[in-house]
Amino acid sequence: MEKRLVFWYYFGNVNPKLLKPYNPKATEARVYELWEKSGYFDPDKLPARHKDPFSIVLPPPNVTGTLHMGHAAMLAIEDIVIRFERMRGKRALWLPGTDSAALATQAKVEDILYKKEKKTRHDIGREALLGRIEEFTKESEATIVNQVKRMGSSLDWGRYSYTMDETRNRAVNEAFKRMYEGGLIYRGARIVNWDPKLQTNVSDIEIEWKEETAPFYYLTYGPFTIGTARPETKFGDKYVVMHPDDERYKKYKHGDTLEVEWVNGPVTATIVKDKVVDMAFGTGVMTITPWHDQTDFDIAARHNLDKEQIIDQKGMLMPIAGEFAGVHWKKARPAIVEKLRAKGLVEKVDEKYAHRVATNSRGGGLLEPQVMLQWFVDVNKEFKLPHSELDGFEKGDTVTLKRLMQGVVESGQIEIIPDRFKKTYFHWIKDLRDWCISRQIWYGHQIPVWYRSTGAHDRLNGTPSDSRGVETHVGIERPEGEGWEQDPDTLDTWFSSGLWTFSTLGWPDKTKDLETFHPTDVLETGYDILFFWVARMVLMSTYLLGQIPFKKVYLHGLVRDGKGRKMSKSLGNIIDPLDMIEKYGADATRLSLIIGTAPGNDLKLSEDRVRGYKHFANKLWNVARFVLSNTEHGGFEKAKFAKEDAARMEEFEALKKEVTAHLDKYEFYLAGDNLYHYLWHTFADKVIEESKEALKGGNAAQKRSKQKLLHLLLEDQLKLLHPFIPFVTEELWSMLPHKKQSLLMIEPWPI
RNA sequence: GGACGCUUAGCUCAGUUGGUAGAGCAACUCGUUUACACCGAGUGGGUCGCAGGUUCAAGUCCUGCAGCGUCCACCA
Repeated sequence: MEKRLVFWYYFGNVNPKLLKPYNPKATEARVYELWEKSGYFDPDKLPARHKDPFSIVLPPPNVTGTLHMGHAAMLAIEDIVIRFERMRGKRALWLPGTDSAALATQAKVEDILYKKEKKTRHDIGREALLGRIEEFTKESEATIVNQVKRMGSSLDWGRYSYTMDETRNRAVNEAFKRMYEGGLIYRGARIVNWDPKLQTNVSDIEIEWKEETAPFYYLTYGPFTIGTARPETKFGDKYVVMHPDDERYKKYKHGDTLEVEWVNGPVTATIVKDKVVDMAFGTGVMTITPWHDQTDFDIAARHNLDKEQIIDQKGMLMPIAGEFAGVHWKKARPAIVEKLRAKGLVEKVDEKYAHRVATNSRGGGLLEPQVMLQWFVDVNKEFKLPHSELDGFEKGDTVTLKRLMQGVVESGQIEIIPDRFKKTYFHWIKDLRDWCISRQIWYGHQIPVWYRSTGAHDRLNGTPSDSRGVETHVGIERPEGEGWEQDPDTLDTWFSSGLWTFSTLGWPDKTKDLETFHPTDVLETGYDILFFWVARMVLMSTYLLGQIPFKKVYLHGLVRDGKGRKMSKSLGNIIDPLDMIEKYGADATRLSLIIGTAPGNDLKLSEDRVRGYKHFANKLWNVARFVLSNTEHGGFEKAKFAKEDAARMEEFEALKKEVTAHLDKYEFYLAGDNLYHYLWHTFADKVIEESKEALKGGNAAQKRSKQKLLHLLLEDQLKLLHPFIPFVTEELWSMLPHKKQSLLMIEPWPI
């Protein structure tokens, strides 16, 4: 109480809020509302000085998710860029949205359905499930949107998009249609990564390989010994493959046949010579299972061999397995090995064979390769570029999607930060295979293709094995006439994500937004989705628009816990950004994710870090209290600087330049670090300390010089710090004795 | 098997074009005489992973090695 009175005595008319430590909780919501009401998040409502457009599209968080530290880092970085550019006089647009995350969302709703009602999606049907999902996403949407706001994100909510809304749906259908008509989307029976658990296939990059130790069996196959880790797939093996140059098997000629005794009796084996066989591995001989293995499938394709399905889509063995038919392969394996052993066909078993198995990284189980009729984007097919604003490509040039993806990064039209990821990007594209875009889940953009039977056509596991006898129509609307059925499959969620920079701006309509804000200036995202997303955006945009989707790609690292581990529920090491905001404020949370983090490097975050930056926000608060209490009566505006004060101004000019240069180069960590140290160790420790004597009285000219210095330095520091810590700076700005009523967020950048 | 990254104070990391080793947190000592104890002044603590090389000068550039991590790859 006594202390309070002393404060009052010394600080006269200074805002009473300043007399207590900075309180983020009492400030942030109010300030955010002020910003939203101002309308300045919308580039169309910015004052006239804001001319050149600048745009970032927010990587859409999962609509059913909650904010995690990865999001928080992304929001902090993007908001820094946007606020910086806005203050610099750009018409800055940061466009928000959420993603349906089709597979994850459907799995979540199915899980709830099963837990609550013991029902599966097949029990309630497609329509009902979609209804439930829509309900669920609607409920969740507000949560994630509010959490994004709490970080202080200056997003233009009036332009909010959802990947499954009407406009985006139209864009997806249009993109599919154009790519189909351009010959870049095709349907084909190919080997895909089937997830028996989720009953859908996933694309190659969604595979997560896991190390596993399993027995490896050496089996007698006629005169040969073959090795396998999967004896349950071997029933149909009737091709035995070896390298053409292998001396050991010189006497066997390509195409020779021989009778061998096999699991369920004798089979006729055919010799195949193929260079893909590694002579040094095992015995240099293998039998193949084209239906369930990519390598084997390729061999079979090269030599035009039969392919037979051994395992069905639920993981059960097919009739070809004889007595084992209808049994799950996992259960059947020991029995099959036992039978082989009884027949004397097991030569030896290596119990500790280390190999990798494919699992679905999207929460599924073991993947079983299957041959299925699916939709693909052809990345190697040559076509004539329909339009081009791309460096090094002219309209009408013969190109492939792959070459487009490579070209725009090679030419430097798209810059990747940090630079080293260029290599990763090129390396991935070099061996890129066609992108399988159809999924057998229900939630998502249903493929805009219609089929009608024109007579007999064979079916393969419930899906037509080829398009013979089937009439196909590509389009959004059901075509005229009887018997048309839409393809039940949906598109890979990354297909719609690939359109994100322009679907959010209204494409395929020729909107003003699209014209103004595309290509966007920078795409900021985690390096873990460079292939999933960044590369696909380049593919879509270059083909459909003839434009790059963004000029720069800034890749941030993954946020890990204090020990460098991935944050996960099971480890219980999650640091929740909302907890941090609650305890230390959004500004502190932002700084903790910026300072000391170079692009592309993982960040180890601990609560101590966040607490440290809360102290910084408070330091600024106290500095402002001192400056305001000593300058509140004005009268120093026209003062001449004393020599040492002029030197301080020069020193500060250098800082401004340095900070601006760092921001220009996307070195946020360095810009933030410079500002942090200047405020604390130069402004507070030196400038303020040195001013105390003069402020006490004595020489009036000296005093006014100090007052002017303190005033100017504080004001400009608030501006420079605003992109980093917008809440506390905006709050302090409102306490400055201004003539004009304006928000700090649109003050001109002081350089 | 290939590629990339990391290795600097107890912990987390900066160190931008090579020029006498830095910050935050933690620890310890002292300080509450009026911006701030969410503070100030100070102390301790590093042969910059290892071994070579280039240079007047290397944490920084080059070569090799090791450990850790990540990504990619059709070894049955």
